[in-house]
Amino acid sequence: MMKKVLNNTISVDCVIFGFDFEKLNVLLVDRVLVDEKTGKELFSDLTLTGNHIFEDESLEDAAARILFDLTGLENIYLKQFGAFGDTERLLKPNDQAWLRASGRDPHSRILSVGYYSLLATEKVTLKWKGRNVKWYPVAEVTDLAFDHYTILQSALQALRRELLYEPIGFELLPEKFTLSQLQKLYEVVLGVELDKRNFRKKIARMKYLIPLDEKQKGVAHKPARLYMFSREVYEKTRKEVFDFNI
Amino acid sequence: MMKKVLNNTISVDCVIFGFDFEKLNVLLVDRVLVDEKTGKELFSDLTLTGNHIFEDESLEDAAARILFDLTGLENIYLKQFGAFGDTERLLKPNDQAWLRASGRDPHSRILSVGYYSLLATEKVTLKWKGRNVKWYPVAEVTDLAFDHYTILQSALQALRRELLYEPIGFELLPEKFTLSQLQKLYEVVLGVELDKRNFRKKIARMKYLIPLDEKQKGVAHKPARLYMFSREVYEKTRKEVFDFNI
DNA sequence: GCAAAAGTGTTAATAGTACACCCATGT
DNA sequence: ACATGGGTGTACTATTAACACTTTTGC
Repeated sequence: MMKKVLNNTISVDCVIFGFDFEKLNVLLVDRVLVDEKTGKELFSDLTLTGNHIFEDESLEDAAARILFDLTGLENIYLKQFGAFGDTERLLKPNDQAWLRASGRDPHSRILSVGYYSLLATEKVTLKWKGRNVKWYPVAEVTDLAFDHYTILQSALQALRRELLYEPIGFELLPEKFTLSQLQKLYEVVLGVELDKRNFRKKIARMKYLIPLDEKQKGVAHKPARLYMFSREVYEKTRKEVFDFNI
Repeated sequence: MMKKVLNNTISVDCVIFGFDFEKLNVLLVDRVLVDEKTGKELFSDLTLTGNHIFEDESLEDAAARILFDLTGLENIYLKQFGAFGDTERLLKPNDQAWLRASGRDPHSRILSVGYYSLLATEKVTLKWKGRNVKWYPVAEVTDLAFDHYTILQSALQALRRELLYEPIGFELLPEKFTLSQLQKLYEVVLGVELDKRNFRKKIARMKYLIPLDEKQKGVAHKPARLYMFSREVYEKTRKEVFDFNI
């Protein structure tokens, strides 16, 4: 087997979104820099999950690898949403100290390609590899290392837009879900309130949202019917041309 | 003044779209490789316009620079639409020969960030710099050097989507334009036919499309009224939340 | 006067919006 | 029995889709 060589100017950052039926979360890594000599903690902050690419690896493969390393999941929805290469993106003092401490040239220019991925938080059990990785509510994230806050906002914007026009919400839900869960997802991600009856009227038009003969269990209220999304039906019934807004 | 240093692993490719009231065009460069010794032409093909970035230059600045070098135009609409880093993107025989002939390592990995830009072809006078740059109808482009055909298709897809949901069509037209020109633009880029009356009814709802007291001149038919797009009115009147399609 | 594109209105079907009450379950 | 979220219908308005003829100009 050939030795894997990391490309040192190209990296991939993954914005891993998770939905827990209440809010949108993002997987972040707690980065702690400890002084070599004194053993004291110099700072601690949060970063997106990312890594340099291997020389023989495509960008998408790198993103899938990062995702797999953190979650153990494969075949997860992944979407490239931008490339980030500002000249000052690694120049904040903490980041410079971090690069130096990990033996990298703090003046090197690194371009990062952003991918976001979507999954139901319940799919993931977090207990990984010394690296302290946790879900954080997107709404509560205020700043991140490097330019990762910018990247996160850019991912959010791309996700919102995608959600408005493509059937990707299901990627954030388990296979079987209730209409209220789906509605909540739209409300949380888009930041709007939707009318229950109008939402369901809209759903009723979509042949690819299939009602199952199955109900929620163990809830302290009338159990909701479960639905699933059929990509096959969707592909077959999607209209060829769309309306446009000038 | 500091000497400019090119980054040799990151490049920017510009997909420069132009509209001539009839079809969508793209600026391409005729690449000719001549045998050093014999002076014979080894091959000739087409590439997108692109270049490596300077070390002290942002991606967007690099794209704007490429655009300026080719067209002499500034403040042109520019949109990043993707990063292209497949491991085999430079491995076609012509491309390998080209890299070797221009003294570059044919095995090096280069990541290219794609930007597309929009302008009315009439804005540009082409007569440039030894490099043979010309407009080609997008519909007639069948293949390009490197992975540029893939990049072009990806740009087209991004443009179509943007055109469906944002008011960017005006970037492809002169400041003053007729409704038929605008309609043709939508038809050509989206590949659809639109009904004239319904199109105009829709236009009438958009306050930011401003009818001028001015008409076309020198046309052999009833001259059309000219319109312009007001970004200020658009920004003020755009609705906060949108409808969504699941 | 003729060719060429501009400009204009009605009807029917579909989709969007606003809004309030009863139902099934667990505790 | 009560708290909790599930589930349903109607009236009004706005938007879409289909469709054909007259007007103004240059030649």
